[in-house]
Amino acid sequence: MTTYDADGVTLEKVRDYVWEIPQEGGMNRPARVLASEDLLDEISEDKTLQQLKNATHLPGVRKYAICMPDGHQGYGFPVGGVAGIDAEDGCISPGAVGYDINCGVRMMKTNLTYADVQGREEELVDALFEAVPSGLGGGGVHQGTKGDVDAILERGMEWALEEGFAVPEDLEHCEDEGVRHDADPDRVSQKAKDRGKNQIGSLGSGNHFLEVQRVTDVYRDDVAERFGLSEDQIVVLIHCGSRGLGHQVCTDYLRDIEQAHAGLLDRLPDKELAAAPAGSQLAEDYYGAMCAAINFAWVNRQLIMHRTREVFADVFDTTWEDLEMDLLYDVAHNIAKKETHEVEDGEERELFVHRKGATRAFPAGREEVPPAYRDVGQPIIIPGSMGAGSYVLRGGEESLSETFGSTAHGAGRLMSRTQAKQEFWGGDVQDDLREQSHVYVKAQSGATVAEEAPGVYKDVDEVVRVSDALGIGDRVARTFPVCNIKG
DNA sequence: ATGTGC
Repeated sequence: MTTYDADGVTLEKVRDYVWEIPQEGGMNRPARVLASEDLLDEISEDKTLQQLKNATHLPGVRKYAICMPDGHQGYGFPVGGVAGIDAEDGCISPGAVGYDINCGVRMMKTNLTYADVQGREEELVDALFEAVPSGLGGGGVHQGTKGDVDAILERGMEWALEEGFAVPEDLEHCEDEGVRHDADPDRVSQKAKDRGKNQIGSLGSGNHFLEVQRVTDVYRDDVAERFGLSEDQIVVLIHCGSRGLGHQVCTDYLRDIEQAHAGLLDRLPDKELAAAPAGSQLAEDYYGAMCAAINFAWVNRQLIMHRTREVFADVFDTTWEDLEMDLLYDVAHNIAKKETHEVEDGEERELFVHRKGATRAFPAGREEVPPAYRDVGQPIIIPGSMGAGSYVLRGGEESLSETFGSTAHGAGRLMSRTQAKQEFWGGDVQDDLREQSHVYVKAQSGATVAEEAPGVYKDVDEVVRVSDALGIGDRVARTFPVCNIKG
């Protein structure tokens, strides 16, 4: 048997790109890493594998905890981690969802081609930077009232539709149709609501961005045609989350769960994995609050998209409808959701599927896939770095049996933000991108550009190649940046 | 990720 020895953890090769950490000690199940050997070399450099092992200690974890090819260490649980945990006798863990609840990405199409924007990149990036709020702190597209925040938390993109920030087709092209009906705004603290009130429609900082891109490659003609994608087409990618509101929800419930379920915590190998037992009051409360934060993030991305449509209409002196600026799809990267899956003994169970830095990747036929894509599989959007472009995939046939219907979410960091700032200088990164790749970057902070330099990320091509080879997410098209705004 | 911290 082929094995891979990382520091303190031995993995057994199951087949190409599938590695297993066998069950031992307090593990309730084995763990699996889906990666090439090159990616595994990177994954094994930080605490990812230990965190993945730790996750299998959570009560009710089913089949195996999984690390995606873009995995790296996170708070308690890997970013790029997936755990399907029994919703009846298991638990729910905020650390396995992440601080930025429903951090995610949407792609909007246009009928413009690269030739239409060439020579106008500067004008476009300036107009977008001016119109779309970004950076740390407050200021959003819409200054919300207390009532707005409650309505957003309760109804998600249905609120945006009522307020004229969306058209019905936007909701039809969003995961969960842009609303989690399990949301309970009363379970979100006033502090979280106050933080969110003036951040409705704002990018934030860190790896969040808005990017105008051109489609460079199409790999599956039939699926690309169904998605409305073709070479040289201009598209817009929006990557952001639930800002301070989601962060506060995570903080609030981590503290409460640590205190109320100290007994369970004592049996876990890492305090950061704090979990509420299924059926407990805090499990219900956290789920309701998390779903509300999910709704907030969808509205956030919707309002940024709405503003982007206005900018394009202005710059190109027409209407967004004439530019056919339609939403391809919006996918969540940091969520937990009740879903029914076949587990290890062939039984169908309701699970809290935790996807932290992982994308739902449902294939054709699955009822949660919206009618527009039910017969081809859902679109999956995987952003790469500023220098590497991004991918559109579609849900693969193997995802339901291998990954609870999930795949990767991005390139994955190679180094810390602190290290990145020592290696790169923002202005140089911007100059290099413009001169070598014709990519126009505008940011609130040079430090953010350094932290997000292309060199701090893993090879997104390799991540997507593994997803495609495993059949969990099939490569459809590749894009490359034209201009990018960020915090 | 984040009014970047208990």
